[in-house]
Amino acid sequence: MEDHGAPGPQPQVPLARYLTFKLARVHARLDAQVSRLLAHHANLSLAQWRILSLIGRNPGSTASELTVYSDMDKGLFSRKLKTLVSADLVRSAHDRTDARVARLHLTPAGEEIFERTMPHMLSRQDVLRERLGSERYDRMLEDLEILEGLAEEDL
Amino acid sequence: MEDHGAPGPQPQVPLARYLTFKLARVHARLDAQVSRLLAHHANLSLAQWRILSLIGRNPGSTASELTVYSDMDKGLFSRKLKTLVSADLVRSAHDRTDARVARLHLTPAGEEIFERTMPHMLSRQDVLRERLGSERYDRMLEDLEILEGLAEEDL
DNA sequence: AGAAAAGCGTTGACCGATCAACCGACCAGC
DNA sequence: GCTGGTCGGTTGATCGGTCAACGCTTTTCT
Repeated sequence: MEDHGAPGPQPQVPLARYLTFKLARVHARLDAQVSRLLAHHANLSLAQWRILSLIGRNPGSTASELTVYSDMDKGLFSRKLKTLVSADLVRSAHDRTDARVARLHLTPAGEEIFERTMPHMLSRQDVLRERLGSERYDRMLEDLEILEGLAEEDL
Repeated sequence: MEDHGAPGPQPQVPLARYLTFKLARVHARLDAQVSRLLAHHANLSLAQWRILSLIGRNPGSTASELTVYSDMDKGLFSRKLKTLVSADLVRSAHDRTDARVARLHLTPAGEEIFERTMPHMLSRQDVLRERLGSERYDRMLEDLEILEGLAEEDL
């Protein structure tokens, strides 16, 4: 399967030995996987689902609270939120004491999707943890934590 | 700094405990880091640099060989390649025995940038490996390998 | 009170990435 | 030789993600 007679490129250090390359690749694969999952169980993109679940878990929060907490760009949040509101999954109500902020809640339809999809999403995490092994899983979280710190620097 | 009196959201399981979430976040940070690095030492995006370096390491290859090897989308490759050609960093020459394929080489200007940026890019990898610890680094590559396999499945 | 600064959310612009459609060129079968 | 299928590469459409600019509101400071 890997053996095509052609004189394909075989550089010194395979790309897959570079952590950043591998990480990007795995990220893309995991992203595709969860997108498939969501497309199967609901008609939501991952970004939409993340917002939906954030609101479901933290009803009454404001957009900026959720963007900070979830590390999502506020522009992206705003656009995706709009699609959820117009799909009648989320209700956005003006705060009565601060006209700038909007308090977010799920509609019944939003609740329904939230309740229905959440188990699958959590289950996926559980399966990944189980198949990877909880030691590896936790260790990897630590490693990623360190790596995140290193990523902040300028090298 | 974290203590704003507001009733901020604090769900049961912090998002950062989810491997996929953390992975996506770290990926984004690393991506920003390398983009900064490239912007500083050359005027290239990461996608452009990856193509440049692929050609530099494998002169005379075809686009499809490099896309397969590097797991890059051929559409993206085609577009980015075009920018490199028009910036006169890459030369694309028709193969004499197959009119479909183009053989890719760096121009002198491309070589110059390749030689100048490559050390910084490799050095970054080395620094990451060193700061993370080579055991962690290698272990993480293994973990990512496993995770990549799991990502192929439908859960 | 009035001006300045900061906060919230929307919008526009842009890049990266993926998927599908397509076109021209090659190749295999009849 | 013709036809159908495959391959290489380009292009369009769409989505995710980032950054900057803006408009409006609130807060802070004098």
